[in-house]
Parts: sequence; structure tokens; C-alpha cells
Amino acid sequence: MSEALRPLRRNEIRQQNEALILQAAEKVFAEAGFGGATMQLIADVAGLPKANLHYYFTSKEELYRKVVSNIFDIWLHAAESMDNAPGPVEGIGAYIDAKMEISRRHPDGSKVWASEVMHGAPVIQDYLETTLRDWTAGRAALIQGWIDAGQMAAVNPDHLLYMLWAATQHYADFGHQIETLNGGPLTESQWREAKDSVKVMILRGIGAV
Amino acid sequence: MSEALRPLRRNEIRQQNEALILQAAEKVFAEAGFGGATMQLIADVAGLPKANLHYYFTSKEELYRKVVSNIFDIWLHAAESMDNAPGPVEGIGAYIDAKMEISRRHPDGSKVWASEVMHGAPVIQDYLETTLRDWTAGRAALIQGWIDAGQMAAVNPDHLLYMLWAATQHYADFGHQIETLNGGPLTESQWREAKDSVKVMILRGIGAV
DNA sequence: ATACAACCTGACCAAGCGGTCAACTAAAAT
DNA sequence: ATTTTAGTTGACCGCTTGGTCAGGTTGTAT
Repeated sequence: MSEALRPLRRNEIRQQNEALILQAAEKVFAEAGFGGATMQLIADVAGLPKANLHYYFTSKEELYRKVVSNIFDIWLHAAESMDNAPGPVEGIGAYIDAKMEISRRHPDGSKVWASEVMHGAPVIQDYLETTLRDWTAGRAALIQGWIDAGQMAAVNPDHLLYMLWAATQHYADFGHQIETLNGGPLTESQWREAKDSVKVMILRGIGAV
Repeated sequence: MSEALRPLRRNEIRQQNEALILQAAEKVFAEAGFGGATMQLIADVAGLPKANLHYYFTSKEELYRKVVSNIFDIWLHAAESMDNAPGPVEGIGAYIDAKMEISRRHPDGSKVWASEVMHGAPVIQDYLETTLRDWTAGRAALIQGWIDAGQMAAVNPDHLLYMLWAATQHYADFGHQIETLNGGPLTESQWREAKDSVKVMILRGIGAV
């Protein structure tokens, strides 16, 4: 209710509708995959006529590309938590926390990303080859520095990163399987236990505790 | 060449064509997802006319269901490697080996399974609730036994299982990402290193070494 | 008040989809 | 040799899809 009757300004309309569409698209792409998603369904979820989607996004693929790139930005932002840490316990611990929180708060985004990569990354191959490759190389060097300083065991940094990604994203991508086995969504304390379990196992696994 | 001209017997024809179709379907479903896959494309990959697929499988969904259930059987078989082990080092070590080998040899199957679960398991929900649930409960009890016997640290068995699944399947499901970062497919020795890394980190992570 | 540009949308379209079927060939049973 | 059954396939069908567009509405600049 409130002042909903005030006519919206142009900027607001565009911003609001694009956000609405992107939000609906993320959900539908996550649930059905790119091929299974339909513009009609996205439109219904967004509460807009289908033709309106094509006013803001010229094609299904462009809309999808926008969704994926938004997710990637969230990821990159979370990655910063690993920097400026005195050692692996703080750095990797914070990174696990951040990524687990993303799995909890943005499971749809995680699924879209997973789906995209699983199908050969037809849309974001360039991201993988540039931004992600650079990021990975940088963090691997960071980890190697901790190893050289005797702060953790001599594990392969690349495979450690893969394990971090795998273990944390699993709670989003395979959330349905976990919920089924758990007999329902994870509670607040179960999420805490999940985080702790992942952190304890990995940090001990790399000899950092 | 050889004796390819000998007329095939009925049994052979059926067996051969069903295998051909299932193989092609697994590949196409893995690459495009259920919604993105088309019967025509599966037919092309199998080298058969589309109408022939519908002679052996009444619908796209039935074909898909068969593919998924085949994968599940492979998984259950690999799960046996965890049994009859004197302790976590042997049991979990063997399980990691088995699952890493599956990721390497059957990446398409793993992707189809992941895709199915990610999209809410519309087809195999009953598997999750019966077979998988029972299997998980059994292995969690086995792990708890090892903990009680002082053979490993007191970690949450469920989250350990999730980590095992996540870490091993990642090499199949996100194989494309890994290959991109690696600058090409993993070599024989890189696969060995991957296996060792996962095993060392997890076994140390659960205090079993 | 008027002109302009941005926004909106029902109706429509060509293309591709899963699935069907009748006519055919080849193996097996009689 | 003949009948029956299993396997094969091009042509076809109804339906849904992503995408278009003409004509209308609404905010904004003059």
C-alpha cells in the first residue's frame, strides 16, 4: 500500500522491471536449466507479459548471460575474504564461511553457475579463461606462500581450491538431496554444524590446526 | 569389418540398439540437460532414425529415467568398496578411489545425476527417499562405529559423506572448469595427484592418519 | 497544451518439438 | 513355402517455443 500510487519515474521503472525479470529468470533457470526454462514461465514468475521481457532483454540467451554474470560478480566479491589474512586458518576459514553463506542465501545462482559449467560453459568460457584463471593463480600463489612459511601442510594448492569449491557449493547445488536425506531444510543450528564440519575437516586436512 | 555381414539375431539387435541409444542419450543429456536435449540429436548421435528411438523407448522421459537409473546402479556398486574395511583409512580411502575413478570414466553419467538432483529430482525422488536414504544411514552408522572405536576424529558422519560426494564428483561435474584452468585434460599423473590430494586432505581431515 | 520518446502488450508467426503411424523389410515359427 | 512377429523409417501432426510488431499508453521535455 503506502504511496504505491505515485507514478514511477522512468529510471525507477527500468531498474525495477529489470531486477524483477532477472530475479525470476535466476529462479527459473535454476529449476529447469537453460533448455528447460521458457520465457513464458519467467514472465509468469515475474508477473509481466512475455513481450515485456523482450523489451528489456533482446533474447533468452542475453537474459541468461546477464544472470550468469551477476552470479559471477557475487562470487568474486566473496573471494576477497581470503585476502589480507595472516594465515590459512583465518583466510581459508573466512572463505569457507563466505561461500557457505552464498550457498545458503543464493542457492539458485549457484545452481545456474553449476549448470552452465557442467554443460561446457557455452556462455561464460571467456570468464573462465581470463578472470577465473587469474583469480585461481593468485590464490594458489597465496596458499603456496603459507606452505613455504610452514603455516600449513604441503598440499597441492589447485586441488585444495577445487575441494573448497566442491565442499561449499555442494550445499547449494545438491541442496535438494541433502534436504531429502535430512528430512527437511537445514535448521539454523544444522547450518552452523555444516559450516563447522566443513571448516574443521578442511583446516585439519591441510594441517593448519 | 570381420563377420559384420552375418545377419543379427533378434536378441542381439535389441540389445545392441538399446545400448547404442542409452549411450547416446547419456552423452546428450549430460551436455544439454533434459530440457535442452532433443530426441533428434540423440538419434543423430546414435546413428539411428528418430522414429527408431520411439520403438525402443516410448517417451523421452522413459529414456531419461533409464539413463539415470543406470548411473545410480554404478554408484551403488562403487559404494560397496567402503564395506568390509578394518578402518577409515582403508574404507574411506577405497571409496574415494572408486568415486574418483567413476568421475574419470563416467563423467557424463555423473553430470546427468547432478543435473537431475539440482533440478529437484523430479524423476528419481523415490530413489533418494528409499535406497539412498538407507545407504546413507548405514554408512553413517559405520563411520560412527569407527569414531566410537577411536579410529578417527569425532566428525559429523553425514557431513563427511557430503564432503566425499562433493570432492569426488566435482572432478566430473566441473571437469570443464578444471580442464580450462589446467590448460587441458588432466594427464595420467595429474589424475593420480588429484586422487592423492583428495585422499590425503580428507583422511587427515578426519584424523585418520 | 503539445510533441516526443520510452514503455507496454495482445495477437501473431515460423521453426522446432515430442510423438504417431502406415507401409515396409527381415527374422522366426509353423 | 507360408504365416507371423519383430524391427525399420519417411512422412506427418498438434503443440509449444522464442521472437516480432503494430498500436496503444504514460512519463517528460518544450
